Amino acid sequence: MHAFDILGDPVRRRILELLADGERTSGAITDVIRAEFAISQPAVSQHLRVLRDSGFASVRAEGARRFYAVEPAPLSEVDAWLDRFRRFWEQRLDALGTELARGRCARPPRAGGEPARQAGSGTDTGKTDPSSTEA
Amino acid sequence: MHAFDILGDPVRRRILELLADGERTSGAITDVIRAEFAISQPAVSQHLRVLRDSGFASVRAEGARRFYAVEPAPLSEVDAWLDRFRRFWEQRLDALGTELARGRCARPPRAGGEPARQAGSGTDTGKTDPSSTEA
DNA sequence: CCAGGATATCAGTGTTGACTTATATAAGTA
DNA sequence: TACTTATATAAGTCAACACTGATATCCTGG
Repeated sequence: MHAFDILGDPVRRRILELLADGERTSGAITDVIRAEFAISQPAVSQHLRVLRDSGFASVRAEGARRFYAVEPAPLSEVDAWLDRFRRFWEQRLDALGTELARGRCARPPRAGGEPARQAGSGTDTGKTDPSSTEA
Repeated sequence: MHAFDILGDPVRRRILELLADGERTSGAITDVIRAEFAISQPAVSQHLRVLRDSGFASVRAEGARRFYAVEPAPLSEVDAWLDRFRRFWEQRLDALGTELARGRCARPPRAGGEPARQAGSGTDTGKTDPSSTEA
């Protein structure tokens, strides 16, 4: 299963959001998810398994509890894939766009860059619809 | 369909990779995809439709040809979602990690931050497996 | 106008994955 | 040891989605 497939599920995204604030037990995660998505405990456990198997989360056993934590490597890979598109919205940074307020910063021009061709019909709409973190 | 679901499909990811180099006609995209994935023309067209409908790509008609181009907004949103995890691999930047060579840069600490709790069992493996861009 | 190329849509099919209930395993507790 | 809590696994069901073949639409050139 590809990294983007893992992140395609809203429950798994929410679990990772929870883990972003620090490690949590399976039970604590299950409580939150069950309240927000109304699914069963096994369903949550299966999502945790997927996150484990795909390397997005790691587990630490302490007695009967399992503490889950974010594992950054796959997320970093996703971020790396986005690199090739970043110029599409970061080029506006030169004009002091709002991205700077969101905490991004301009990249130094890469030394041995690719051909890069033309910049593709720059349909610069500037639309930034923040309809995320559903449910 | 959520942005991550759109990116979950390898064909759609590949199409976006092609568009990252500049706009392309439906036919040109279809040729490459058919060669790499062995799927039919309607299949490619349906993927293009999904990319259109979800805002990842825009179309420009020129005679009978349709020129597709990357539309950055949804990709930027995906990138924004990753923000909350970025510290997990960027904190190593202070130690001059390899990320810097990849063109990233450290963020200035955000002003009104969240609780942030503990940093979650920092299992800092340093593993950076670059097994991406399959097929 | 008609043939042919470029692209999209339609209807149907198969596979995958997320869910359910039931149950297993392991660890605390009395 | 027996009971309960914490978590995982198993087996089966159902819906979503990606594909195919057929066909429609729109352009262009003879």
